[in-house]
Amino acid sequence: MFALVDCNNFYASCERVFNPNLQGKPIAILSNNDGCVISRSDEAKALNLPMGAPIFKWEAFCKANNIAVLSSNYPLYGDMSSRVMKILEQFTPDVEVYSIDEAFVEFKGFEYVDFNNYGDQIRSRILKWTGIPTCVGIAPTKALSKIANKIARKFPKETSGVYVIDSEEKRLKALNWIPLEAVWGIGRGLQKQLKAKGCKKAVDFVNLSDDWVRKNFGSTGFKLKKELEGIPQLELDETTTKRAIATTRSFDYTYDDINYIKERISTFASSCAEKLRKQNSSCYVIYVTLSSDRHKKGLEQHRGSIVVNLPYPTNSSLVISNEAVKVVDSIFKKGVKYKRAGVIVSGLVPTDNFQLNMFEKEDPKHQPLMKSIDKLNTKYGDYKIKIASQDLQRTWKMRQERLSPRYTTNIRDIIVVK
DNA sequence: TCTGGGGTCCTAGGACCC
DNA sequence: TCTGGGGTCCTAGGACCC
Repeated sequence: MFALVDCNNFYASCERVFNPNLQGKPIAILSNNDGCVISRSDEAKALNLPMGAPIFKWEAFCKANNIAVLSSNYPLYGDMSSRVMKILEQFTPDVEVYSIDEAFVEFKGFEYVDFNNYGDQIRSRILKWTGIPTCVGIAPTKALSKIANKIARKFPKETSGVYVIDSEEKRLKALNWIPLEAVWGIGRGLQKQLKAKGCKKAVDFVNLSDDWVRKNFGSTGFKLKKELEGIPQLELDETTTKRAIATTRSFDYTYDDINYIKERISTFASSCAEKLRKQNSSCYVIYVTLSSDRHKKGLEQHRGSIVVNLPYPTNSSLVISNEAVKVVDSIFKKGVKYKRAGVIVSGLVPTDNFQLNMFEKEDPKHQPLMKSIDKLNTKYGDYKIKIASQDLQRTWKMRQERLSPRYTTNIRDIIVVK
């Protein structure tokens, strides 16, 4: 059996743990740059504050309804997340961290366990030790455990936050209940085609013929169908090293100055390099993107990107930054006002075990240099050491006007108990 | 003025091999 | 009239997820 353990309104719940004034109150958490709403408490949902609402359009609404609006505090959420995951590992060794607020777990050799009871224990331990409320869905496949979780979330009174699909009857009941668009793996594209075929609920999708599904939705759609039939197709994936790493940002304003763009690309590239070093990977491929403001209809729109293939894998900030900045000239269009830029690295290989190139290799001084930079930045914080193509004056201009303290990761922000 | 960011997997088609 | 057949690997882009 698989379980999907999902934290309820995770970001909003994290804020509540350390600020009891927020209990029972509507809360909205904003995206980077205080852009749009990305997490809401149940109370805020009840007020119909939509997901993704740009806050500048909803400011008055929030004020009128007394909604607490906060900047996102990723150091806090990341730390709370790892606490939750560690607790899960006490219940089974097989844990797949699927996102910051949810995990799949597999129960191998748990034939004699009462899953309802076990789910209860998981929920109450996480709640007691971290203060984060969760829901648990348990079923024979990952896709079904997702649905079981949705049922637990939707019917808190009847389920007490735990729902187990352990019979054919319950499976069919669940498939008859869940609307197509709420099924994991059915997005806008598939939904449109399925609606055209007259499907409304998950059960209608499962009743289509195998051949049709495979032909039209490929192997992914076919696997999903089998999963919903109760035949497992997806394994637990416990790998934690990423296959791609990205740093992309919207700017505070639009910019048509190429030097400004180059500075940003250099900074994003070093950020990617740092993330690479953290997971002990190097990359073969760098992808650089620029785009204008898609919300400004009157202005000239441009989205451009370039892929850089490297002769040898690296995680040196110097190499990645240089290569990324070099291609900005060929993407950049004069006169376009740019609003977003990004660097994505892929083709990742383990740093201590990669194929050497016969003719080219990295400057051997880079590795020890990077190690020193990382050490200094960890010790003194705030990116004290940068590379010269970055703006040395600039700290980090991301707008975070309503940030809560980093209660669990910064000693200065620790809560004082009287 | 202000509209997020970071991932995974699959597939078609091109380039190449014998 | 008729112009082989069978493969592998890579990549961009799409669809999906949170």
